[in-house]
Amino acid sequence: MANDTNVLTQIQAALPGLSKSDTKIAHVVLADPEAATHASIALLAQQANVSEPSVNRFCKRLGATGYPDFKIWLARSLVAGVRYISQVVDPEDTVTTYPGKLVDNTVNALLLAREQLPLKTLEVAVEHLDAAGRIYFFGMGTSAAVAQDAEHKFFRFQTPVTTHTDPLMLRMLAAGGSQGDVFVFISHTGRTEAIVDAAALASASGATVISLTAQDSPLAQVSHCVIGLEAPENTEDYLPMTSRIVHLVIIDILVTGVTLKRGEPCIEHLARIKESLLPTRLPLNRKRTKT
Amino acid sequence: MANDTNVLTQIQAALPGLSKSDTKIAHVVLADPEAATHASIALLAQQANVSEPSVNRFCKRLGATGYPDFKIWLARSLVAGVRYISQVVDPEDTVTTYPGKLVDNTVNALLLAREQLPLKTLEVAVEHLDAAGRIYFFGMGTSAAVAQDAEHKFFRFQTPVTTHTDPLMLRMLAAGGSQGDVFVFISHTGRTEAIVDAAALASASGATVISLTAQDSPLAQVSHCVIGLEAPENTEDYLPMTSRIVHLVIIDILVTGVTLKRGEPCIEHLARIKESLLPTRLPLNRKRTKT
DNA sequence: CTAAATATGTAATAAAGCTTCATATTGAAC
DNA sequence: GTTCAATATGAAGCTTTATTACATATTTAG
Repeated sequence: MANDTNVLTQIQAALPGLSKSDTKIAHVVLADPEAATHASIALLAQQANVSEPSVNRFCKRLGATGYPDFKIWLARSLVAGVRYISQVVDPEDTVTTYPGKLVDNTVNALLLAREQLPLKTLEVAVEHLDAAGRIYFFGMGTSAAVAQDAEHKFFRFQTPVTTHTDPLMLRMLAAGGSQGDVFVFISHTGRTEAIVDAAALASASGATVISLTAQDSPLAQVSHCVIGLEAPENTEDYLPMTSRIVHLVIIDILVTGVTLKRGEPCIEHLARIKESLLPTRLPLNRKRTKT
Repeated sequence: MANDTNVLTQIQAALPGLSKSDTKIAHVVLADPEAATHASIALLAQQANVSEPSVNRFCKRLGATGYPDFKIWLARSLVAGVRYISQVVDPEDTVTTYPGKLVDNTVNALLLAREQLPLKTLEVAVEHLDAAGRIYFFGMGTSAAVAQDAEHKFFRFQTPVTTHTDPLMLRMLAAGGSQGDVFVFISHTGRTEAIVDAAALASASGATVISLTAQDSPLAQVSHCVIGLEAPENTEDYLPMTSRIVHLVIIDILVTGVTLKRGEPCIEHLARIKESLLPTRLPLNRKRTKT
């Protein structure tokens, strides 16, 4: 079976074009995938009111070599209790249910992102960042925190780096960009006007423009290097976004990429920085005296 | 089989006390768990140079009902190619390997956190935050970005909320705290002196102190409500931390908790806020004219 | 309405996994 | 060291499970 796609998603996608028996089987599996992984072919056939060979054929049609193989793939779609299909938090949820759902959704977003990591683009971005004389991060709203995190990480390299959220500051800096400057714009939608305007300005100024945003968005169109991920949109208004988590991991990837590129000296430098923080720390479990 | 623990971890933990045959089987499974999920009991027995019943007994000893059941549990430990065991990025890694590793590690951290979510504590924290007259978030270094994210999310409620990183500001605000104030301290280690001092001050002032930090850390000891998660430490200096991601998801949980608690009017309020952002957005795929 | 194609079920076959029992190995007491 | 008990391992037969081959039913196109 193709190992790049999730079985549950695959079944759901195939559902419309399925035959009568296959539809019945699909429904039983989707209704309780967990149970299906433990059922024998006979039991599943019975639950779906079809014959055993029908179940077998169903599995093969999905790309598995047979029923046991299908069960293995199915099991892999159920991560330690995590449903691979996005779960919506609703008003009926209690403290025992919604925290798990939120974690699940985040994990799902990451797994989805993992499958479509634009490695080539990441490599190019790392090259630009490594060669940069100066790095600017921009993000507004939720992405402001991501930009701040990025600054905090890149600050550890010797390259000057700053973060901004003020649109005017942003325009001025972008307009004054020059070769060797790298502007990184972070925007989930890629449609925040101030960000898109600034990116266009920066691009025109001769600087390199990297963006973490939605593929084919207006921001993507004015960027030299687009790290575009199709994060599942959260339709519910009151559901926090998972995309910023994905963006943060992308930042991790970029930081790691630059670190690996620079090699040993860079790692030593990072170790020194880490050491510099030690005096700000209390020993573990020390009882405090002063208040 | 106990569904709360990962099979690979479980095998690794049991390894020392295993018999000769069981050790051989364990090694074969750990060497390539992926392959093991597809192997028949006969093949696995052959690869480990043991008999088939030995494999069967091995599975049962681990809590499975038999070999097929074991394979299912094993498959669930391998999330869409993600190894459930933390992977260290090393200098030999290339762009084709390290991004996946970083995502995997993040996913693993989240799955680990999911298993040990302190639901009761989260519920209490949500109650405090819901009832708060004023909310303060504090975080330094990497946690500053988490605090900022938290502010951005909680800002959407009607409760006044601020974030600070300045230690002096922090002390002053903490000392001046009063009943109804909720201070949320975010610190991976729980040993940043400035944060611990401030938390102690805030606690003494009559305010409620919630902390997102390591269990049993100095910070935890001076907090009323400790959301403590044992995030796997990243030993490598140049590896970005996964704990901040877990903290962000905890923030999501708290935000969602408060939202659910407040019910319909709150959701309406959030929808209004979301609407207010629309004019800042460009339509999708619009070609830009001005630069 | 008929014929080909497709889908489904029945029954036989093959494969995989499990149990029982015999043998070997280990460990503790003497 | 030797003996005995406890535990571990393997061989063979047995049971369960899955697959294949074939027959029957259903659909679809002409």
